[in-house]
Amino acid sequence: MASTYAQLHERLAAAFGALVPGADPALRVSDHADYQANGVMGLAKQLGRNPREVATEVLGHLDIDDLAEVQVAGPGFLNLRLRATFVAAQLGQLAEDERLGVARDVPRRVVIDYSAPNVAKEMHVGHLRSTVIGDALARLHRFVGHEVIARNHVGDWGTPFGMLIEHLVDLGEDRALASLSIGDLDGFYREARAAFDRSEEFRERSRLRVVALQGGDEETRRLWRILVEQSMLYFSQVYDLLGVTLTREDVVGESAYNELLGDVVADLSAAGLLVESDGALCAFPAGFVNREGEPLPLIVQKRDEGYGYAATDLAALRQRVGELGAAELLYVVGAPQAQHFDMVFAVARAAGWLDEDVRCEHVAFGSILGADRKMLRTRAGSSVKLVGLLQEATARADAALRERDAQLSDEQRVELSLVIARGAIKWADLSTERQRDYVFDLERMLSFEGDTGPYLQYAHARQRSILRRAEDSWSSQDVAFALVEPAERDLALGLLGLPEAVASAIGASQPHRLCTYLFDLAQRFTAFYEACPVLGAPAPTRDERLALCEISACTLALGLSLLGIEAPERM
RNA sequence: GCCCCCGUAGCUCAGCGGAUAGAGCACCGGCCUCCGGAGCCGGGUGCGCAGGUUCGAGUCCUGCCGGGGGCGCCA
Repeated sequence: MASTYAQLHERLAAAFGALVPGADPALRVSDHADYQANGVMGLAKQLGRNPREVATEVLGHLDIDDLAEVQVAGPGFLNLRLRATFVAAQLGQLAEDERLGVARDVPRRVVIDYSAPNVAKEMHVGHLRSTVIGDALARLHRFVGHEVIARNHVGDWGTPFGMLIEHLVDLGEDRALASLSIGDLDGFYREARAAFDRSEEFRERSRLRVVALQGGDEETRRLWRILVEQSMLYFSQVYDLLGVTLTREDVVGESAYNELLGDVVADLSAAGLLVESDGALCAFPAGFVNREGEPLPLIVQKRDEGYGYAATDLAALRQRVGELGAAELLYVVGAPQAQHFDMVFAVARAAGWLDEDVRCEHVAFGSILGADRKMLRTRAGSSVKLVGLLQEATARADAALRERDAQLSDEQRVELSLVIARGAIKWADLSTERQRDYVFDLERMLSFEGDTGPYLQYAHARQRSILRRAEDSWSSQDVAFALVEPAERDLALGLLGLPEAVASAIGASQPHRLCTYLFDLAQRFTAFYEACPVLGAPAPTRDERLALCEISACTLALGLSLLGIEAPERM
């Protein structure tokens, strides 16, 4: 089905186009009507004519009577009030449509780089936003028909592995495995670090081990794989707990690009982009300067001939476009990396790996702050572990459920509390404009009131509860939507808005736009619920209202699922 | 020093160049014998400051102020 917005836009665009081909009607949801078209004023300016006059002329070309009533207002706004028949028809189609009006896009291959934890380290809040935002974007793109290639750019390479492997050797494989498998990765890392700081001999072994690892020594590789595999098991557990779609197949760590790094250097060198500077091979993309105002390098190959993360990122980008054929590249990485990605993209363009046809975007996000408005840390100053955060949230959700006495078995409650906890954490993360920092406040995000995950989940559960009570006495077939009450109409218009919310979230890589929509919808439902009795209403009205409940519940559930949040039937 | 991001109501945040800038939380007063109180209604001199572009600026541009971050061999 064509969305309400799309149909209105099509008619308006035709009328505007009759005056100036391609003119944008600038159609928006309106406070003064249902929708408004703002394009007249711009057009009048362009034509050097009076806006009201232009509005009249546009109206002359506008064939929209079957959809909406149009009025010119103010300096030249076109206010549209939708016909009841049109709203009813659209709603009828929604009721039959599993996609709730969201059309499939022309399929694109989209590579989304997100999460990126480090081997032999526990996941902490620093990984939360990348994981949650990336997962939401992946779900959104998949839903509209794109081929998403998720890439978990795990930190599985580099100098720390010398010390980690030597520590593994010192512990003995059995003990090391035992230590790693209980998930105490940080403990393992700390011990390795301590040995490194304490012993000159250990440092020397570590250094040699790095050389062996990079040189492809079989035994060293085997030991390295133990670390990697144990970490992978741990990551999978965390993703399960979080309800994130990432799998083992999505992991393409830094080490995977080793064999490609030589080609990267060769390519850049052939393009004349590499300059030796202080012994390192550097690219100097135009427009970047350092403290002293000198050109800022992107170090491709270090003085010691090793490669840094710039080389890996370049190799990954080159491969994603060249071999994977990506039409779109999204990097869900924190805002502090902005300059790094600007430089990588600039070099990739200069090298001819990236052209205008490929959309390439650093989907940057702000930091998570504590109550003191500084980067969230534990009292001891260490990073807050993701698993601990989830446990704390789950415990609070469990306590809230006990208090609400929703007649749940212990088993149901335990399961639900995790669903609520991750919904709360994800919603808090996704519902603000992602570039901003946000303050992490478990109490607020777990509240059943306000702009929270639990509120949305609860709204859905209540809708399902109403529908359950009517189960045997109602069918969603052939419902006539009269929409007599204003609250019914407001809700209906809200329900018709999902396609634009989804499109907007995808277009701007801003999941929060979908959140804003869903919260608004839930509030419209509350107003409707307050004003319009459902189960007690006389027959035709009852069916209509039940249908509104049904579509509302489906919309909330679908919208939440696109954000990676479950919508339980009861809570 | 240069660059990037942020600055909207007491607090947390929406706001796609358009009309009178909205919501949630908190606070005060009223209401609801109803489908699981996700209650409902009323109560507010808020876009950091100063210029500019525009028919129209919270939104775009410039400068300043405040906060955060980045700036050569960690990733």
